[in-house]
Amino acid sequence: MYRTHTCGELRLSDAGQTVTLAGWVQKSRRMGGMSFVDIRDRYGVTQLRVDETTDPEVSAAVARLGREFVIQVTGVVEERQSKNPKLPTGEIEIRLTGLKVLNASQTPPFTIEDESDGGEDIRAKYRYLDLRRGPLKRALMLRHRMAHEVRNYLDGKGFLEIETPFLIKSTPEGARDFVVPSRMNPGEFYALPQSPQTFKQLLMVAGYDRYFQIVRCFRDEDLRADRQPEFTQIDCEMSFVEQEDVLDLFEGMMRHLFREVIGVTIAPKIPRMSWYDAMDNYGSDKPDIRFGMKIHEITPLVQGHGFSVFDGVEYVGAITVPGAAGYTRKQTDELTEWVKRPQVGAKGLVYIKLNEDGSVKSSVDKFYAPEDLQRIAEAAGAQKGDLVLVLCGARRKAQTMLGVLRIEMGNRLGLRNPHEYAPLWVVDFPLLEWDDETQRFYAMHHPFTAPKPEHIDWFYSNRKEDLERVCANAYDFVLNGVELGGGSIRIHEADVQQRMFEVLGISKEDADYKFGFIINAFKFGAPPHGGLAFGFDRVCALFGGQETIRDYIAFPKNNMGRDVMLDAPSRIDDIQMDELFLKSTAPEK
RNA sequence: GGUGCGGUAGUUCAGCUGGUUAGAAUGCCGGCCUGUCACGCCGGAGGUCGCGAGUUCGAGUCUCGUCCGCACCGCCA
Repeated sequence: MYRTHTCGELRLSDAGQTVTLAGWVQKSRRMGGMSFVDIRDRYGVTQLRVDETTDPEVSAAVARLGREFVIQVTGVVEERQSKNPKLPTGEIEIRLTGLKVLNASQTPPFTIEDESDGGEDIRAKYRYLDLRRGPLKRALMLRHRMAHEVRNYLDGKGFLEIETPFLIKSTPEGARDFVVPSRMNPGEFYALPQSPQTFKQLLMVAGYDRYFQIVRCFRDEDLRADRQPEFTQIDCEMSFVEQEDVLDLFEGMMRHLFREVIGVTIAPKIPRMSWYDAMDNYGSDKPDIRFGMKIHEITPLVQGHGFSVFDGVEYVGAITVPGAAGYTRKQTDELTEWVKRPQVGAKGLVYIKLNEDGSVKSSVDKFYAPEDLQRIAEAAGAQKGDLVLVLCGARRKAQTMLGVLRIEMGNRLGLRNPHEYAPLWVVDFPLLEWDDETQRFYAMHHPFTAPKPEHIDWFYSNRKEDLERVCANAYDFVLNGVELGGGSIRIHEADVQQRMFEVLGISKEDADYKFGFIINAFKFGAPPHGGLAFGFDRVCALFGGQETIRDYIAFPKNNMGRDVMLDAPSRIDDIQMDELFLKSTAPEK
């Protein structure tokens, strides 16, 4: 037996016991004839003590230990003379009587501590060492807890966890597919799933009316702090449900997760907001509703005063920054530069200051009388002491820019407390999105999303304006300005699905080639169904108070989609190439 | 595809308008230290300044290219 206890469990009540522990050397401290060693495993840290005068051999062995040596120690649990309140085991120490080195270790390239001295690069290369650190350990433990509670909750609601294949068919609508060559079918390729979307719908056709899966998904797109090429979804689908049924059930799941995983109680009813309201009031389809500062349209108030920038534009909108009327010229100039950055893309910024003394000062005083400015500012919800920021442009574009500015001002004013949780359902998405460049409609969610029944006539119309106003029973779960999940009621009738492909400009032949299996399935008694999927990594990160998902994935990829520990992707040898009937095109490395 | 920031000791960083021997902290090695837990004290070793060109009497520093990392835009049905 390697150990009688872990390094995190011994307490004062265990004093007097002889125990054996195994773990890694965190650190050793020599005080003349007496030495201390901290031994660590995933459960915690325990202090070991040895005295040269009473145990000279063990003391000599301790002196030869280096950081991260794997050791097995035996000794007696004793109360410490000077306790360490920072450690759960801080009231005791082990007086060593025996020590065995199970394995030596090189000095690690960075310190294995909560506040490591290592940069991201070196820690990624030695990920197995980074994973020994507390923050990563806690992140993975939170992830485990989350997965466990997801299963608990959904199992309790009668859901079945069913696995779906990873080697599937490429259907390049939307994200780029990762592709896998087939040796036995020369020249042909599998694709890795972007999500199990079609499979879960087929499971509904098969009658498994409550399905879920915590499943890996793959998208060959550029990465971000919150985007990995392989990521995990909580993927769910239900039959014989309407939108409300789905929202209720998964609102319950999120409430359960909040309570069980991080002990947070969220509002008894998660608010709903239509996509149109989200765009008009927050300039985003994933609004952060922890703070106000809503967008107000002021187009009619500002036009017709000879200010050509506003007169020649579709939309003028404003947000009110509370208590910021005292901003200096330097500060407003800086904000103007900020919105002109390519990431925001505004041409300029107009401001109105409602000073405490009742006076009004703006960057467009030339064109507007003080009463006009007063009226405009009030329409934007401003009071004395507030600063009104105005942007203009095409309607949605200007709203989006105001939305970005709103988030920035929220950050600057400290209104985005990471320990406050404001969940939200965004509902009533448009079904379709027109793309000017390719002159065709794209599915805003995906091509299996059903149009709202009351909009079905528009859906069958051939007029662009009609199709643009078709709404879907689609919904996103948004938390603190982050999209954590989304889903929809699906199409379950073959002819509606055919019509969808037609609207999307996918020919009947193409649709049959790519999606024939699901169109066929719908001919054999497909029940009404719908579902949703949550970004599991993002849920974990947000619950852990982080913006980057990387720490919540044991072995993540870097910015370029590389695993720097494995150095993957890599070339394969010629034999493998030949078997796959591929020619090497990669440059020599 | 694009923008920004970064790359100097094992590690994290400093290094001014170009200037003679490139520093600090930490880690590492040696010594001292019997209640430390960010231990302390003394000493020591440790550098292809990412790589390649260029400008210059002289480049860690300036210019161009390139590679790598991070963040963001595009992209992510």
